[in-house]
Amino acid sequence: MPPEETGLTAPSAHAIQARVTAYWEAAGVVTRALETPATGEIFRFTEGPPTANGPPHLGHLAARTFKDLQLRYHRMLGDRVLTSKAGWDCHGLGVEIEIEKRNGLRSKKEIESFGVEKFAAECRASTLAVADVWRRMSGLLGYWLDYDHAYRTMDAPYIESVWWSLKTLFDQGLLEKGHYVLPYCPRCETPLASHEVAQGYKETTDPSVTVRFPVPRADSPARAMLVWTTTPWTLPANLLVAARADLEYSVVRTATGEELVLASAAVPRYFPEPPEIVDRFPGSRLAGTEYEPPFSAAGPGPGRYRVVLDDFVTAEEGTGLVHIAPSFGPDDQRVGAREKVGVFDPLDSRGVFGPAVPEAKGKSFKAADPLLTQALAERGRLYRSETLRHTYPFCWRCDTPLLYRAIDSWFVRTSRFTTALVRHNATVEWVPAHLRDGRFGNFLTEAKDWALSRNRYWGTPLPIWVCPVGHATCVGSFEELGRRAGSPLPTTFDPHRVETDRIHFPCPTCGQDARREPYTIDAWYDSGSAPFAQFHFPFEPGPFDPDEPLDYVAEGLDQTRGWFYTLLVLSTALFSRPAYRASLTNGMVLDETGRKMSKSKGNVLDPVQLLERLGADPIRWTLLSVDFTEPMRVGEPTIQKAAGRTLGTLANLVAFHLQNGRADDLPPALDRPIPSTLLDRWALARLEATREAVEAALEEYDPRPAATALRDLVDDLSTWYVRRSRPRFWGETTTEDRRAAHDTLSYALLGLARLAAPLLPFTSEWIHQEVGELTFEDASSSVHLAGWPETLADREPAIERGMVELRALAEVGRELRHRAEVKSRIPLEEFVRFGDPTPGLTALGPEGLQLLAEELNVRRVRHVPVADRPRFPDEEWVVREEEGVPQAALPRRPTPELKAEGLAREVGRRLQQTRKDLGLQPTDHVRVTVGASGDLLSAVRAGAARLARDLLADQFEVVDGEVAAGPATRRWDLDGVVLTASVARAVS
RNA sequence: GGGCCCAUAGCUUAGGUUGGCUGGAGCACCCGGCUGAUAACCGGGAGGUCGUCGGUUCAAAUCCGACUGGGCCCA
Repeated sequence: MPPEETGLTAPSAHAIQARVTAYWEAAGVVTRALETPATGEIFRFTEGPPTANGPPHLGHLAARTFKDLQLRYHRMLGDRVLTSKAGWDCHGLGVEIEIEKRNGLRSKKEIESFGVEKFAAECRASTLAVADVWRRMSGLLGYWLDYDHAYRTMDAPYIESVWWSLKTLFDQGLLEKGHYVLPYCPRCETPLASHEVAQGYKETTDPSVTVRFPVPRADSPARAMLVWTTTPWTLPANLLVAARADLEYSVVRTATGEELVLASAAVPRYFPEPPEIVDRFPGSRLAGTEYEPPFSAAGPGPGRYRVVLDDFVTAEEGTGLVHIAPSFGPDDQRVGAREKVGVFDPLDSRGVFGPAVPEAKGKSFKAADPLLTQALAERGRLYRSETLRHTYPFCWRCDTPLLYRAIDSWFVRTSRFTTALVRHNATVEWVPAHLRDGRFGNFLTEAKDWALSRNRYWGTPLPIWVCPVGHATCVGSFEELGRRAGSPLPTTFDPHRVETDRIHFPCPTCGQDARREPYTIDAWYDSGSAPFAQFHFPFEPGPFDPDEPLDYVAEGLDQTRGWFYTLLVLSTALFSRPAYRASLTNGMVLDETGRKMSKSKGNVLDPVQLLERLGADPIRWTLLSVDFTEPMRVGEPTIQKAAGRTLGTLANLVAFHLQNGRADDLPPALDRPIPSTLLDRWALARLEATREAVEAALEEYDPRPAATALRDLVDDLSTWYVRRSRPRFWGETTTEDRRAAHDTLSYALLGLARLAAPLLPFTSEWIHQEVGELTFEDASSSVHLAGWPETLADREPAIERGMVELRALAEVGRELRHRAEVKSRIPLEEFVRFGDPTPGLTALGPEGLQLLAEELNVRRVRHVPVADRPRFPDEEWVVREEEGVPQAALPRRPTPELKAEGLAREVGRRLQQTRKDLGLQPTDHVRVTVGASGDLLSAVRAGAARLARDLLADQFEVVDGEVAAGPATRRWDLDGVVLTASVARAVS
């Protein structure tokens, strides 16, 4: 029979997972577990919808492990989890870009000629293509959600809820149109929100040019101003130069006699040799100075091409004279609007120069940089041209450099309720705690208005219709839209752009024809709506409660600016409450050397493959064993190391127990045993202590202490309980004691399985089924339906503390044996401890000392006064002293009787090995003949009765000399003495 | 340039809130035991200026400050 079937060897995590998964699938365990009970406390949860167009990466396993363990814990508590629905984030640029690539589309014009309807249809189809991979990954991980009823942000009811929320904001005046400078992706031809920009900063090299702005007026203090910029492409749109009133400026005369003005603080950067300074004056004197613009594209206009004053100017970079192009920067826009100089934007929607700038016509903005710089040089305007390495924002979806430009857009006026955001955030229990007032809190206090509209196709359409006069009407439901349009919408209405764009209606204010604003909205708004929109709130009854935040959310650190943020903004604006009570955030997952995983480095670990190869529990355990709040280094070796120890020991512990239990045909103890021995009381107390620790940790949403507590229990059971109970398991004590040990261990393992169920769903199920002698058949017998134990046993604080002391003392004893060079199988007379028994040892009583004696293989443990030290001379005793004070002592040599006993035991071990080598079962009886001489012979004779019993020998013969050589005869050399034996199976 | 976080043995980490007993543990390493948990189990050993410098204190891994290195975020 293969070892695995006998239960002799512990199965691998992989094998456990296969067996458990087959059971769960066949018995329908997942379905049963996901049924929401009718009563019980409510645990509010929402799955953060992953973008349904990208495959999962390792970081997703981390967040899912932390989400799953809370869900499992609360299900075991009997709570009503609202809700376990999975969800998919279906809209947005990511999907659109994928479809553009697939069809070779390069611009919005090409999308329109391709057909918006067809384009949207492809987007819709593609979103769910990767959903299968996600489902598969979650199945392998054991992340239990209801995937059959997943919410999708592209479904009509979901969109209707989003519309409802937008109208709610609109009615409060929190959704408004504005013309502002926004980060803009010229490839996607749409503005982006600040949290999207935040994802795409990259190091890059840009030009850094300093340009002469000639001053023609003779009475001015200089002939030319030096102006610095890293965006030469904005120079054709220059309308003003800004200086700072209280900054000192210098006029410098160069070797060629040229007179240049720049901030005094900038002079050393431009002139390494101190130049001739013609004049110094405050910036205020420059106000109104007229100059010749670098290009003539913008043409004349009121108030243009003069110096204005503003406080945003500094001299830390550049020249202290800042070029202002009101279309291309937030400060530029503000200054331009204040000075009423109008705007000039020579770029089309793709960021390409039009005919107004002949030098760069037909070139995209970045490509125009060298051309424009060249043109300036040819006209003698270029003073200096360098390059600069700095961070610059790129489109997080398509990697195109962004530009800041003034554009019409709809905004959520987040800045109007910053105080409420901060107040609500203050109530959140963040893990790790510092995020609350640190990174996330800081971000909130600076919250900017949320640029919501996107000039795109595949997204929730902005439900705002505007008439020629400019009256805006926000529509909050399909019913309202049908009513305004004069006929109800069809039941098959698809609110996406093509159908919605066709609908127009008379403006409720002036009666003129109102058309929809041609925008979609930021997909982050969709996902932030998940708590209510997944239930089609407020159109259908459902479990969503506007007054109640989610109890728990968990995602990666990157989501602080993403989902965690939009959830909070929407819950605050719509429901005037926080979005969640507790939020757990995990750090990035790095490879084993600490590098980011990226395709270009080839160090990406595919989560599905990893799960298939190693099994989920080792990966889960690894994620729970490292500090998940910081960047985590995870590689295959890390997982095997982190998991191998605890999970391996646990599996072996179970295998050991099963083997013993089956050999003696003992049933598991399902009810709490009443312990009669110290060791059993201790084991049960440790079990209860672990239960308390795991529960406390999970209640605080910090799973680390839970993992630590479980690891310690496994360790205690393996290295102390089982180790010290071995003779009991071999039936060397009484039948009752054998039974008590079995009961205690089975009960402890079953308890452990339940405590570990939220963290290690597969291993715990395997233990529960195997140790509980269940059959991997019945759904209701799953550990995940077993309920969380309220109490498992009694705590025994005195015994728990005392045992720690006892084990420390055992270490001292082993060290002494080591020093005395007496093998632990040879019994010694006594272990002497100096001083009075400590309270801890006293609490353990004589049973404790007996345990210690057995562990050290000594006849007795004795306490003696410290003053008796002289009675233990170093020639006969090994003594441990600390700072001259004796602690403990052990005889250097065994007595002859004890030595004989040790020899007999040594013989016993050889014979046991022989039994095993012969393939005998532990229950098979044998006939034995042993040959020995001298001390060994007398030792074997003296121990014959015991040897015969241990070996199940019906016949045990001892001969002087050697047993005749034969096929069943074995021969050993024990420190120079020959031992021979023949062992044969007894014919019963 | 600003903010938040991290730094304990080669690796993964406990402890840090509440300063105080020799800073625990696992992996790997060396030595050994066991050989009916055996591709397992157990013991012993070596390995730490607790990132650096300074401060507070009778006493600092722990509290404070600066610096160095790393991560994330913002500008």
